[in-house]
Amino acid sequence: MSKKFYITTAIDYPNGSPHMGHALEKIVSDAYARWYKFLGFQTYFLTGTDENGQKLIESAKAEGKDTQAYVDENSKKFKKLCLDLNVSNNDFIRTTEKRHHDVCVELWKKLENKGDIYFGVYSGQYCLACESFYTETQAPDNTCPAHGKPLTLKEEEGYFFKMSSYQEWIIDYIKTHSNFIVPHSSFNEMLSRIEGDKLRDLPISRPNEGWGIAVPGNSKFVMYTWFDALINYYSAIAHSEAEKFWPASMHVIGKDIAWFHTIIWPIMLHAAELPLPQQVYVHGMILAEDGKKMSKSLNNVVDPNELLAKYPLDSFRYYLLRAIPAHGDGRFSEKELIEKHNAELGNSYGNLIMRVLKLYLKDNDPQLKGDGVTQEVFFDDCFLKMKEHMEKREHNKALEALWEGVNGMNQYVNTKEPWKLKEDKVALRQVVYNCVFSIHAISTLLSAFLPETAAKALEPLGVELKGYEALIFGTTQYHLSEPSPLFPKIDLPKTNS
RNA sequence: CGCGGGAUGGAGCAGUCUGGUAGCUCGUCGGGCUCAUAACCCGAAGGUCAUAGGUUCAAAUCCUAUUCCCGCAACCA
Repeated sequence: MSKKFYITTAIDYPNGSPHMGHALEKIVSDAYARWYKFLGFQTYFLTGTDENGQKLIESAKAEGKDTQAYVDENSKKFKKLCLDLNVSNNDFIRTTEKRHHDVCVELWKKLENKGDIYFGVYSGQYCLACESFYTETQAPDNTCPAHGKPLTLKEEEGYFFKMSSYQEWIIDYIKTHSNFIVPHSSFNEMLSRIEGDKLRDLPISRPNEGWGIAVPGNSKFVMYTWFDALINYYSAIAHSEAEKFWPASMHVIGKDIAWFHTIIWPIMLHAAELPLPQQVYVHGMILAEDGKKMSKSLNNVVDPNELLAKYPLDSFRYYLLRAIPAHGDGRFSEKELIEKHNAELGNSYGNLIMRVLKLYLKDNDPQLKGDGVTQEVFFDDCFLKMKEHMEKREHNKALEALWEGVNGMNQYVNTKEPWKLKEDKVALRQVVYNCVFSIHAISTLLSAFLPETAAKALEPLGVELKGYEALIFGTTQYHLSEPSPLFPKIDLPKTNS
């Protein structure tokens, strides 16, 4: 029985079109899903949309649409993004599905029976204009931060989740599981936040406006969206073949929702006596080129769909995986994307394939055998390094390690000068076989990150994409054929900045 | 004193935990090669490691203070 790996992305709120953050999260998750599959794990990869929010009613209304129709339409955009990004998700959950509702109700009842959910009164400072509550930290001077109007005390009945009684437990859990929250900066942040403040019980119901998951036994209320949304990771696989994948190995999320995933969600699961996910990996934000957060008001938003229309998918994937720091924020630069495409993908990797194959095919039999050839290039160390980086969730460094291998091969070619070996077929085959093997190895190691490219790169070698263990020096035979450029040059746009 | 991150050659970053010749990519300059997508290889120039103190034989790295930038701040998804 092989080891299991269950990875999830956050589910997206379908009140608009996907943005760069969504694209990053899907691609990063996909790289890990494919990587663990590559390592021989049985993997399951889930993504989806979070569709029960009260705001969706308003958003739909604003566009004059029925809520369901509105949500259907937007959910499709996210599903399409997965396809466009060549993301290998096994499932796509929508929280309006029955399977999700059923499990949420089940879990609610369980917690209610245990006494972890109770009915009570919420009182707080309320802004009539925003129709929402504000905390002391949000509105220290008791005026609405959005409207500047004075807040009024309001009481509202509803259901509460007894988070407060689990504060000690969660602190202890985080402290004793140093890999639960990655990177370390997020670990520190969450720990200091939970240690610094008293945990309050969480209001987990909202008045029922005809949208959402009704509270069992009291249809005047629906579940608070966050409460139901988090459950998706479990509801998607519960009572199915895939249930064996629980608990999740890795939740991939953005900074802004780290609190929900590292504090609230573990407490919910613990209270419900379910095993906890092994890890929450918090990726950084994609900032605009000016280093500020992308926002409509600043007009610095970059649309992933536009980029996909302009650039090859794998160049886009490569850029996000390689140039956006895995453990911090990164700024998006179209110029840098083009540079990476040209320099690292085209010149270093793509050109390596061209120079080796074209040289050999000019005057030699396309059948390339490895018998009698001495191995001079090795990739075990590179593979090990990549593995270590991936375990630390530093995919950018894994790619860096792989590119050290690529650069090393270009050096190898320059040193061996195979173009001078036209007369000496034995010596030529010695060099070229090593080179072709390296292309085979590099492309194989690249397959989790750029699956399309890896497959295409192996075509002119006449071999199929397989796992690392299938790379055997010497006995693997190649049937070479004419290669075509994988990454044709992209011209930098004329300087307009 | 709410929390966290950042400030390193022209640009983008690594190195800071576990002090000990400051590294990578791009760009610039010089050289080599000619197999290749005018690609590849070698070399050079270029840095008071935000600022000011402190600890130490030795600080980008540890401690203290200061400045600037960014993100988060839970019932909002």
